[in-house]
Amino acid sequence: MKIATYNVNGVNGRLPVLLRWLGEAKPDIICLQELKAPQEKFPEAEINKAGYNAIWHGQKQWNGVAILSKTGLKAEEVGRALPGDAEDVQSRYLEAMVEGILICCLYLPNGNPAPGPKFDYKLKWFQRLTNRAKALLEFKIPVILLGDFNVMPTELDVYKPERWVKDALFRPEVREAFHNLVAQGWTDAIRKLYPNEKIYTFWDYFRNAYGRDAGLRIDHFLLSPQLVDKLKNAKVDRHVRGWEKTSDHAPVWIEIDSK
DNA sequence: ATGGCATTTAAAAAATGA
Repeated sequence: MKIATYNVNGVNGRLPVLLRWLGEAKPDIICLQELKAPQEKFPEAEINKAGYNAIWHGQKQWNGVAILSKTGLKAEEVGRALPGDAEDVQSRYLEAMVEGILICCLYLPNGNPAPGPKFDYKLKWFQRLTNRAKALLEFKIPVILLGDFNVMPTELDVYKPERWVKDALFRPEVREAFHNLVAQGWTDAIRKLYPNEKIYTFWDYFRNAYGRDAGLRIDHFLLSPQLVDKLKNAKVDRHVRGWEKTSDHAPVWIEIDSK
């Protein structure tokens, strides 16, 4: 079972890139973030034609998340709101049970500028995610928290750590929040397989960041204990970042032994 | 240090991203 996450940065603007990558990578399950499309503008017909069913939670102009699964797989939505704040209207979280695995697709707030209200919102959102994650672990079922966490967990995950220490993606509070979440009993799948390698999932559009490999690792897979021994492979499809009209993120995937 | 680019909505320019 190949499971991917991809911040597309506009699902309609990137549709050719998304379809091309789906055809090439053929993942079974894909979490998308930053649809930048209202609910009714999601390109469901094209996605279906490519061989996938979709559950999505759109929002006008910003945010938006989706879970795609290959036609024929059993997929059921579990929820589309992160508990803990009834006032929160941003579409950043979606849960679906797919073939016995609880897939939690998330788009954690960016948080810049920090400090400020956006950074406060990020930390609050992170705490709500942490609360939800704790409840999910108690079910003792296979769960994956995956998506754009907007956090570089360690210095190994940033091309120039000293440049980023005051940024909302790398401030100590945010790294600590990520660490606290993982410490509940989650496994960072990429780091489990590649503990010491420089691996990035995002490159800025500016200053030829991709060409210089000035990247960040901010898209993550956190596995519940039931899945850790089934993790077989993981990879960033970084060549996709070099395509025309591409997202600033690259797709990332893992393989889970489904038996 | 700053600004660099790309998306959206909506019809020019602003907000957002990381």
